[in-house]
Amino acid sequence: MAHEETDGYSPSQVEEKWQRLWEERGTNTHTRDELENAEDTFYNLMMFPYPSAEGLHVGNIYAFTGADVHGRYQRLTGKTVFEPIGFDAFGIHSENFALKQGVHPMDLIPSNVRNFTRQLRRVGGMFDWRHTVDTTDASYYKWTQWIFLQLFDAGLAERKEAPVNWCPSCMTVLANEQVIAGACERCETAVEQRRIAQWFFKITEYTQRLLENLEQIDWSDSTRKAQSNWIGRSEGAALRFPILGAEGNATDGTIDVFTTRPDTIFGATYMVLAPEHPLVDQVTDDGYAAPVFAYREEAARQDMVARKIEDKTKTGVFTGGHCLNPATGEAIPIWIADYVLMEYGTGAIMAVPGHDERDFEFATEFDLPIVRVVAGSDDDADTPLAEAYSGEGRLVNSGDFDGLPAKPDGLRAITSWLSEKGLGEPQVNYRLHDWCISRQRYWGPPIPVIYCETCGPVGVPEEDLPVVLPRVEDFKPDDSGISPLARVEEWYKTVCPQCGADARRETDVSDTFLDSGWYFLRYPSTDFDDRAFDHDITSRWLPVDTYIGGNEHAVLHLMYARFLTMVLHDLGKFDFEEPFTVFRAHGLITHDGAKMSKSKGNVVVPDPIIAEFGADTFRLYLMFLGPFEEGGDYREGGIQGPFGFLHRLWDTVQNASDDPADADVERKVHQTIKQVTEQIPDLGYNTSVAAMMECLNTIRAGGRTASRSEIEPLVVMVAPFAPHIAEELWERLGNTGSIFDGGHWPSFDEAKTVADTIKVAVQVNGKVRGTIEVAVGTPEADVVASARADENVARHVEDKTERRVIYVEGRLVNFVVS
RNA sequence: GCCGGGGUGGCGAAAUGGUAAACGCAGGGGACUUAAAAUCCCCCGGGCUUCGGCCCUUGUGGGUUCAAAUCCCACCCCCGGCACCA
Repeated sequence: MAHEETDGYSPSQVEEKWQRLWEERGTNTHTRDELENAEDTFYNLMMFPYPSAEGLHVGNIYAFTGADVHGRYQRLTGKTVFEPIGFDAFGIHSENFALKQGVHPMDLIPSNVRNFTRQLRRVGGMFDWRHTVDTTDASYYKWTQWIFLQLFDAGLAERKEAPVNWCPSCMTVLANEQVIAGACERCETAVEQRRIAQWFFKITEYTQRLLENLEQIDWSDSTRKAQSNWIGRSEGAALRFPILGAEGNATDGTIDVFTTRPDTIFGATYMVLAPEHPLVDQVTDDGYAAPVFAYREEAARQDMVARKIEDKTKTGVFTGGHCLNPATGEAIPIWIADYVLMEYGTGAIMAVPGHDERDFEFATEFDLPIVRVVAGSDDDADTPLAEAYSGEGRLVNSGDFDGLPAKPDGLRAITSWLSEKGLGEPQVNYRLHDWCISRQRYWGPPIPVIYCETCGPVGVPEEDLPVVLPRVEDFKPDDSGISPLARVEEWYKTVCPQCGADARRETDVSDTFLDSGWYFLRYPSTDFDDRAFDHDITSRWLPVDTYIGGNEHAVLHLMYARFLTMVLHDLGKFDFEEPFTVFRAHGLITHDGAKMSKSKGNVVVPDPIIAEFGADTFRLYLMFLGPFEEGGDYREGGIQGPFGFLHRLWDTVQNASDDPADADVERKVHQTIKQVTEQIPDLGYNTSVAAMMECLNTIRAGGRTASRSEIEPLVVMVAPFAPHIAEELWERLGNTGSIFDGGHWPSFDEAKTVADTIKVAVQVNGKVRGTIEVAVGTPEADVVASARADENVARHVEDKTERRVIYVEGRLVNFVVS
């Protein structure tokens, strides 16, 4: 049922009319010429959606509307706003869906894109449909491949065999980021370990810059913090422990470890190697070989699965070998255990059970010695440890270093002592690892590399791009670890671009995060088919002014986009190195307290709501529901508020007079303009809407008729939230052209926001006992005098001694009595 | 365990040191109407009241201040993310 004829305001009629006019007039789109010559530009970006078969849900609309309000506001202030949208349509989501439904992704994606486009138009987003992007279109992925080649030529793409996470259900390699607690993030199947030759981008060469730049960019704190944690810088030392021979004699070999606590080296009572550590063979004594190799095999099989799950009791095996603890001069046993991970540090640790929780647990399990080397304030050297102590304290049982404060001084002293002996040096370590971009899948852009027996891997020459993804009916991955494209001989057989010999194409495709890692560079340049991005247009429009998106992409997408931008900057493609000047994370819309998901059956579909109330009401409602950066729980019913508000606004404009504005009403209008103007740029949407409602209530109080000059500013302020009705009312107020053209955002006069008189609260001992009204500018003494004269105040003050009077101008008087 | 965000009426929330609960939903009463919708007005945290007011109330317990939802200390609970990172 649609609320059509109410009061003459028909949302569907108004919205159809303006969506049609926007399209006919090109209100929201820019020509190439306009982009090339625009002044006062504002690039308003939001995260482009993955076009699922289900269509947009309320969570998507929430995010896009919040970003659209921001863009429309910027435009109303007179800026030239570029607000593009596109489709992130490659990847495992589409491929899995296609496999399940038996529809080829090449057929599925276009129909999903059409549906998304329809929905996005219907909600009234200010999207530039002339500059849209679809990552699966060869005209886009041609340039994704070109980006790969830029890194390849710069030596930043490297092919190496590496242990990778293998999902036996999805039959593909997963990035570490896609592994949640040892399981595939998509299907929750336990992940195995495999070794495959793959392409990596050397993001680790940019670690320090990615970290340092975080200080300079205006991003949500939570997002910056997440990035910084992900990079995971830790300061410590690289130490070398000499390996002892069978008779306890010194050998040439050392076990290298990374530790953040070199100050605790006197407490290192054993060593642990990761099971796959290359030195395992060398240090293992013959008598221990059988259990050691059995353990190693077991670990390899279950590797990423059980290894990263907490609360698992520690397991491990003694190798029979020993190292020298260079600090104590004692021989200490070498173990292998799966709690030490090959991919972090050196894959080996010095175990200090007294002061590391994990080592303590392991030592307790296997009866290894636990030595205290740090004493807290209440302890001495001999107090036994009931658990690992990692707090502050002074060194004990540490030879000449006893008594030094453990962390700052002892750490420095011991590190330089070891350094002088040639046994170590300070080192910084990072958690971040190189970005594996190979996917043994079908639905992605082929990696543009050709393997030649004599020339090795050769990049596809730029003039041969794109390497088109062929239509393959059987694209189901199998567990051979090889991409479905490896079954298409006529596709992969080719000749070497360098020597002309028979050669073979790379049959892996690239990670979806590569598609989405540069799309914002493409948008303004989609008019060019001979370059990824035009230099002049890029310089004019980028970096992005505001990027709004979900915090679920805080680490991966945003990190990769920053990395690619830095690389392209270093290659001289443009002169900025951070792509997003401002990033704001929007909150999450939940329903019945949980994230919307198909499996939980709590997805809210926007289309019927829009059909009933209109896009304007729906947008207003979503923005009014709570703070945009915090999100909120979707609930039915509340939509009546915004719906009624738009009806009253409509009604007020229809009946508006040409009378001069009322002074009190005008003050309210100026106060509202001030408040909304201050709050909208900070995404304070819910309070802005509340202020506008309050303003309309004042304008209509007692059923009075508004004057045009009172109501017109309100129509403009509503426009970012409810653009269709705003256009219509703007026109009905006698204006021509779009409300969004010409910078019509109202300005306020500070002087007109204040009244002649103000209300002052009167407190006695901090409790409010009355309020008085005084003229603005009344001297303090007079205000205090009238406060004292208030009947109720006088009752509380009499018979008491006045100790102090606090006066806060324009706010309150507080009598302190006793 | 670590990092981030929260905890305020029946509900979504507002207030970031100065009159707690703005704005809205739901609920109750009234005006207009043949009727309904829409619109407008009034009430709406709890308790007491001689109807003037008084007392209590922002997860819990302490503290700072003339004054605390807001700042400090300790703790409890909820949501999101990361997690054997040495």
